[in-house]
Amino acid sequence: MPKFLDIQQSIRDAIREGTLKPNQQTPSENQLASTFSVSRMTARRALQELVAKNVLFSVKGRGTFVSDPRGQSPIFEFKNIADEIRERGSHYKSRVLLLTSRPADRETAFALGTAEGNEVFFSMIVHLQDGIAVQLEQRAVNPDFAPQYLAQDFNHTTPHDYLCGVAPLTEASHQIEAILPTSSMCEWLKIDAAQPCIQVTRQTLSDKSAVSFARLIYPGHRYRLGNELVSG
Amino acid sequence: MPKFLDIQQSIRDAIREGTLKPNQQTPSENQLASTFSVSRMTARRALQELVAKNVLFSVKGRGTFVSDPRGQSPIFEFKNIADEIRERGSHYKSRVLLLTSRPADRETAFALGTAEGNEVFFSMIVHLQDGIAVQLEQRAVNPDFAPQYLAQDFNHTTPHDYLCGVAPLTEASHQIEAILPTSSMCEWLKIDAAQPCIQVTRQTLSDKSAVSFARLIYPGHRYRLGNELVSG
DNA sequence: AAGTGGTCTAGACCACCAG
DNA sequence: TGGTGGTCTAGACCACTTA
Repeated sequence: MPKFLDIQQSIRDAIREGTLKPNQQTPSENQLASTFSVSRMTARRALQELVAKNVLFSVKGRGTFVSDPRGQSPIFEFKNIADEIRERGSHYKSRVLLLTSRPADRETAFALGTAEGNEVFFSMIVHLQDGIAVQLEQRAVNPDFAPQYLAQDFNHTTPHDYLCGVAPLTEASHQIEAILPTSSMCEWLKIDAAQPCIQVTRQTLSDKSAVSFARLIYPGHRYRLGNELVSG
Repeated sequence: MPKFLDIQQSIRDAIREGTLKPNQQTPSENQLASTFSVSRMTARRALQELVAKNVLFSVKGRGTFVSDPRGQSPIFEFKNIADEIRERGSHYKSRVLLLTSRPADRETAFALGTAEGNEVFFSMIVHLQDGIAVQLEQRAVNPDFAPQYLAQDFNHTTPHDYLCGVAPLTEASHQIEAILPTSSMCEWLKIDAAQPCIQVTRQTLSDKSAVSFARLIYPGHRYRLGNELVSG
């Protein structure tokens, strides 16, 4: 494992544990270089990537500091859908349509950083709000990070929750598109074929390693995504 | 000016001019290093930053290539769309369809915190990337915060930019839905009626006061949502 | 003056992929 | 086998800030 990831991890840990608080200065590049026994360029890279992700910010001549997390758009969820539905005062239920292991197709393999044809875990779950389907979740999971995935009871926990427990989520990338549902989707979501849907594709990473690849389908008129804040 | 910016600029120019086409390979790090008379590390940095911005992508052992720029709009970013398009090396243009004052309908009035029937400013603009419509922007503006709104030339600036100048953006809330375009939308965006679209509704606030209420319509294909991380 | 981040060099070794 | 990107080193000079 690259050295700059070690350094990043130690900084993330310090932030999580409160050793490094917002607006507090991080160790300087030279300090990190000597404590981790690496060159300054390597220590610098560790910091720079965190700056690029807005975890830290740096000021020339002063130092590098921890960003204030307020206003880091919690934009895209990361709460699990069950809690969201319950917070709105509705009744949550799920239906597990599929929970199995199968060979990765090309897209999945790419997203999970494995080879086409390798066995990966796969789940398909419909999430219901007051009995009405509001999300279809199709998810491929890297078995290396969650070997017990298939043994879970996803009527009592969500894949998202379970995965957060076994592999701390450090990063995610999303794609969003508008689609017309396939006939299977219509059946599972109980909608008609002319009803456009939002499809969110989410790749979650834990320290640069791909953990899971999810495709979330929301019937267009049944769900509204996100209320966010921006910092001034 | 730093050397790595020179190199980046030359690559962006090549993409804009078509010398470098999508999926085409860029010069290698060593080639750039020698043609620009810099070290490989510097050439590499120029490429790496463009990779981070998804302008390029690289494959180990093969090379670095130009990304396909189609619809890579980070929907929830607060940069203006013109800059985003230009950053991808594409040509930006806009068409102002409407710029007027009119009475607020009920939804607009509510979003702007005013009364139904009160005059508000309204603009409708199509944003084009390399001549292709990528966003239809319908926006209602609270005249109290931007009395000169109607006098702006939105071929040279964007409403978002102008409004940020007159009323600092402190907060925003979004809603996102999948819709089928109306016949007017089809005409303005030059798409067909079966092509689902993403509709983002954005309300922007400046110090608790509603400044503007925008409806952004993106033709369905594919939009990227920023790469976000969860501190942790 | 001492410390910081920003830029840059001229090497190096590795894993990967092509022909 | 030769080229590629990925990582890393041990230096260097600069502009900037703080004391």
